[in-house]
Amino acid sequence: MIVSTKGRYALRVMIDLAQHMEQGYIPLKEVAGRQGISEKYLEAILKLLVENELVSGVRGKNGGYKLVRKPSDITAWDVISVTENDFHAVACLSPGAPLCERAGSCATLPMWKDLNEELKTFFTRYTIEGLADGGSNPPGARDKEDASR
Amino acid sequence: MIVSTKGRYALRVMIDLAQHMEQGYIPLKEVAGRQGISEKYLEAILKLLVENELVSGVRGKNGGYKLVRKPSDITAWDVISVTENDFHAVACLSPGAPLCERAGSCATLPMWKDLNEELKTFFTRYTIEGLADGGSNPPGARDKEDASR
DNA sequence: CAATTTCCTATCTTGTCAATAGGTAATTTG
DNA sequence: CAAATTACCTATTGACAAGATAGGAAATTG
Repeated sequence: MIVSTKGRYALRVMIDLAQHMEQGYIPLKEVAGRQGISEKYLEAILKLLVENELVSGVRGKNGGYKLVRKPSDITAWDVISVTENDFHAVACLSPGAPLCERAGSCATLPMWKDLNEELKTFFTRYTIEGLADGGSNPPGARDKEDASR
Repeated sequence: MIVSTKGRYALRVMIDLAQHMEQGYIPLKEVAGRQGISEKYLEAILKLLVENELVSGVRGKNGGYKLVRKPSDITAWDVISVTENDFHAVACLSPGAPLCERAGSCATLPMWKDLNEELKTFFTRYTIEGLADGGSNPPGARDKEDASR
């Protein structure tokens, strides 16, 4: 599997929060109920999102979670890159990479670098807003509200 | 990691075999030596490639492995899709998928389907021949031998 | 104070990756 | 035929992450 359940859930949570923004802080319980996700597992995911400042949480009555930025300012890449553990094409391209001595003559390295780029641009094309609208905001990105006519 | 060591090694082996085609059957030992890969581990990978009819192997003296098709007829996708265990965007899109009842209203499903397609076309753009030439055969595909000036 | 709700730490199971080990079967060569 | 070569086959190990689950501590509200 390329994108794990964790990443998938995280995206769904972000979309859910976007779709209920007007309600202020939304308790985890609600989101978990709507999305049919284990509350305890969601906790761990929300923790990640909080640490990475995608959502903020407040405790106590009337507490819950809320998006920090506007849904149109959050891309799928923002979410995926935070929740997926090591989302790079190959080990050689990981942050703390041990620096492969074959790199100079590696026939496949350019391809992997390319893949890395392609994945990033792919997910950057999708915003939480676009996803929340049930619509696809990808390539076309047309059929916005009043797209003239 | 998106593509595991197994898939990376498999690609390098295919490229190595392509670069030494004229020598007929090439023993695993040679490839492992050149590529600096554990012989025993390579065995397991070659087994996969043989089972999926990308290479053929014969035993005994002068035996070894050989590509079944021409390097220009083998894409990186052929190799990756055989060696990577579950190379699909998300679990819902796996072959034996348990059929998600949320599929109808899933806000992210179209994106995942898109990703699946994009990955397939990405890797299909690269052939073993192109990779073996040290060259990038991807998008541009220019700077071939006599690209005229 | 009591209820709510996020935060924190720990545990468990399952599966895959990456690698290693030892032996069996086929083929060629002396 | 015997011996060397080389692919095939089965099993095991250690490390690690995913996917959960559990119990309690800390903050906030009424």
